[in-house]
Amino acid sequence: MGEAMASRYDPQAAEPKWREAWADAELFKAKSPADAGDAPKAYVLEMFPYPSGRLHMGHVRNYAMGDVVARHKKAKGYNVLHPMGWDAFGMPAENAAMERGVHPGDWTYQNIAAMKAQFAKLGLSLDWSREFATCDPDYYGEQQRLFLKFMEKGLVYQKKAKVNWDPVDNTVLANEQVVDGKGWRSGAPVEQRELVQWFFRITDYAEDLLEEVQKLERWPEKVRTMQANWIGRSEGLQMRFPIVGQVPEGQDSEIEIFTTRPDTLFGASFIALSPDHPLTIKMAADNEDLEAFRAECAKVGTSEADIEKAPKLGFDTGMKVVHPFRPEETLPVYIANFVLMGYGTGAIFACPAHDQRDFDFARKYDLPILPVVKPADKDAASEHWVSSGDGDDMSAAYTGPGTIMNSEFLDGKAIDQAKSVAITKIEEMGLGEGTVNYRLRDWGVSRQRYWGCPIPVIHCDDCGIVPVPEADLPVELPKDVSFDKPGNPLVHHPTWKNCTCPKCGKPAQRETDTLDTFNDSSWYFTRFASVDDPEERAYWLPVDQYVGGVEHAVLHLLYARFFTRAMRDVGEVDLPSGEPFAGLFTQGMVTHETYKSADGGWLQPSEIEADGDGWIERESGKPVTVGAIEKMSKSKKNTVDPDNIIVTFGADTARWFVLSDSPPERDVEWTQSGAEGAARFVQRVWSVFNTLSEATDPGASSDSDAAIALRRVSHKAVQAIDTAIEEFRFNSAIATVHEWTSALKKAEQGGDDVLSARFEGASMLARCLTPFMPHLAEECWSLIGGEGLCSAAAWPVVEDSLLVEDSVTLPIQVNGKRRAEISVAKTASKDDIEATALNEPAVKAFIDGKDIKKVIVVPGRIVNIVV
RNA sequence: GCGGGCGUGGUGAAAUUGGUAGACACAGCGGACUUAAAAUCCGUAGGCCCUAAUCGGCCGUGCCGGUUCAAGUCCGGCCGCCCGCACCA
Repeated sequence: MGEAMASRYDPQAAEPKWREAWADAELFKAKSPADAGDAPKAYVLEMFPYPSGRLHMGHVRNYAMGDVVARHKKAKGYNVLHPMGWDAFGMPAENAAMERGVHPGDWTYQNIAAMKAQFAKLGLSLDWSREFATCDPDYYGEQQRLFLKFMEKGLVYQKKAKVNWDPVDNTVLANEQVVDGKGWRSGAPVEQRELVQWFFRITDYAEDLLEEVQKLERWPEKVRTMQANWIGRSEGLQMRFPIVGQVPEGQDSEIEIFTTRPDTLFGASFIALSPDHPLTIKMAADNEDLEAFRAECAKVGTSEADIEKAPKLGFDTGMKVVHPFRPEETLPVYIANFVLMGYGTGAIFACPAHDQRDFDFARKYDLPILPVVKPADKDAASEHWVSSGDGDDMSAAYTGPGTIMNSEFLDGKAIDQAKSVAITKIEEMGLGEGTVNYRLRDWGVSRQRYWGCPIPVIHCDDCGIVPVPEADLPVELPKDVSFDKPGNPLVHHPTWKNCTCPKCGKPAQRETDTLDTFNDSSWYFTRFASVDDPEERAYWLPVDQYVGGVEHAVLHLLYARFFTRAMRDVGEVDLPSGEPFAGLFTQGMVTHETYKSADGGWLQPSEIEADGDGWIERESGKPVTVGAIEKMSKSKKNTVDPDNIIVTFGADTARWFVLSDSPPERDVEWTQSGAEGAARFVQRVWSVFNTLSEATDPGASSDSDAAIALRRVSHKAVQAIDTAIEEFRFNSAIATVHEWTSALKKAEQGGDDVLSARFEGASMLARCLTPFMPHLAEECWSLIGGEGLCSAAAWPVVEDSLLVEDSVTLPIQVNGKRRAEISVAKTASKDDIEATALNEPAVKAFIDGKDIKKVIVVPGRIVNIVV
């Protein structure tokens, strides 16, 4: 029996074939600025992956989105840079080394190879010629050179700082690695330890980072707000309160505080120091009670719930300070657990009447509460104090707007005005100055870890800290390390850290800390732009469209913004604004239902099968509970392996589905039936082209109504898809493709007069499908004899005349309710439309015998008759 | 507590400047083709009421109110959910 003519599209055969064709044509290689001609540039980038070894559906969605943008830009004539690489340093490699005895480097490069093979199957338009991994010595050597340049510029310093210390693993943990006060790996309670750490002066750029982030119009509002809150600017007064009486030798005679409410200075009732304030520590040295109090404060957990419940704790030092405006008055100095050492100066003045925390504290320790702000409206006043007598009647602190009272020279002023008057006065008295305080703190970059970029400095007993000379870079990680001892293998290595001082030649020691891996991802996009050509770097930067998860809204995206500024200021990159990413899109996650077996364990989707309305375990037949729809994760076993999907349906189906159902910024739920639906659609599209492949394009277009109608559908669809892609509304673009395909399918019933319009539509459809389903588009393109490769073809040109209709259908409302529809010429005048509408039988039924009060005619939109 | 976002059918969602609410898809239902199945194609679908059926009517975008000829969209006030930050002075 002869083989029947193929009536189905076979992705398994077609997809590899077309990828090979693209590779042969070097289609996705970015052109150098010199070769680009007049084409504008478009740098499209997705956040590069950590090489865990397996691609997951979240990757597929992320890279599919970037690919839509990159391929669309290419079709629109841009010179596109769309590179890929590996964020390759990090803890999982060391954990693998500890658990399985593999070298972190071997483990990482094996994972890269495995993932690259998976990447290849997705049909992404990537320029692999610029690939690198951040653990390549070439890359981190360059990072070390940048570090030294930053150091020269004064952007790097060392200081003692508190860190999270895991006493079992003997290492510092990042804040994210501390879960409920315990180490995420060891489960041991984390201790606070003081260690000498390296810091970047990101706070030098706080103002600029804050100001500029507001101007990034192509960033999501949410991310801009999160960064602004993280930087946390507040204007206020930094001032000193003189301590009354004799102070012990070597101790400051003043206490410096920061406040945003200098207008309430007359309401001050005490001073509070942080338990970690240097003065507190000094006093505690010879005061057992105070030391015990400090220990008590340290016990309170750091989790949100703990802080919520934590009562206000205080310790009276017996010390007093002088009130600046009322020298005869003194204020007691307390140690209070709610005062943080990490913000401002670690000390505050308290005005209980107008700050809830101060209020709670004052109530507990029976301190005066003196109202100095009179609320603007009576309701607010009565809520906060029962009668206008003395402050004891207050029920809560009043923090709203109002007028200053009980405050001598500030009386009667509005809060803002009072603030500036108070600041000026304190400045005149020489007790302080108006300042701006940021929540943002300098970036601690030291990690006591092996698998990271070594910090390129040498410690010499005589010369102190000496930078490694540029000629000696990169400072490479030693290959022969062991992980059998806890702690940093670089410290345990027998010889690596021994060296000679570049300055004096005496024996010296290398820094054994490595850089936080966020450094690696803070400048990789500049390296993609060019390894060593500053002009090419300047040509590509900034990234025009960056795509990634919102989980990086603060850390990565803030560090990168700092890095490009620092690089600019040391002359490493020509980027005046300092902004690395002109456009940012944060995509949603891929979620999936979760399943639990009768004994409570999680089950994989593949372990269950349908049974009537419910689900049962495939093996045992036991009932399965369907749980919440959650982010795909190994622990909940609700992952779907992209490789399996590609084998079953093809890459195009996977790409299509993750983009089709939800708006890109929202989560999308992976469902088997949804994927099957996408696969069905692939066949449907293919059949449109397969049917045409048996016909010949007559070339000249008929002007029959049916042909023109079909052409209108096609041209409007191209237009709609174009804008939808530009606005990141991929789900809308996909809906349009569905409608368009149905119209082409229907046209198969038409006669020869629509044949040309069908060919035109198909040719346009193939090109519009390319960003989403590039393999299928290519196959379809070849079925209708398209010229060259579809992935290289230009975006279809729309004929404007086909976008506007000759006649329009208008709904007719009577009193705002739709009663009829009329069809009128596009050019019809308002009067004509009104006359036609009033003559419509369905309308007459509602207006007969009534007074027409008004007729609103919005041409092209609607008619509303008011009776 | 502060900041941001969201609330529309059984489900995911459309509706771009106020102008026919529910496009498109998933699941469902009905039908065609088939010996049968798969595959494919076509149709149907917010709720309630009236009717034998058609026709028709009313209600409907979290709740209450407002502006307007017209509100998912704008304004005021509530309720609920999600995300981020959080004793930040």
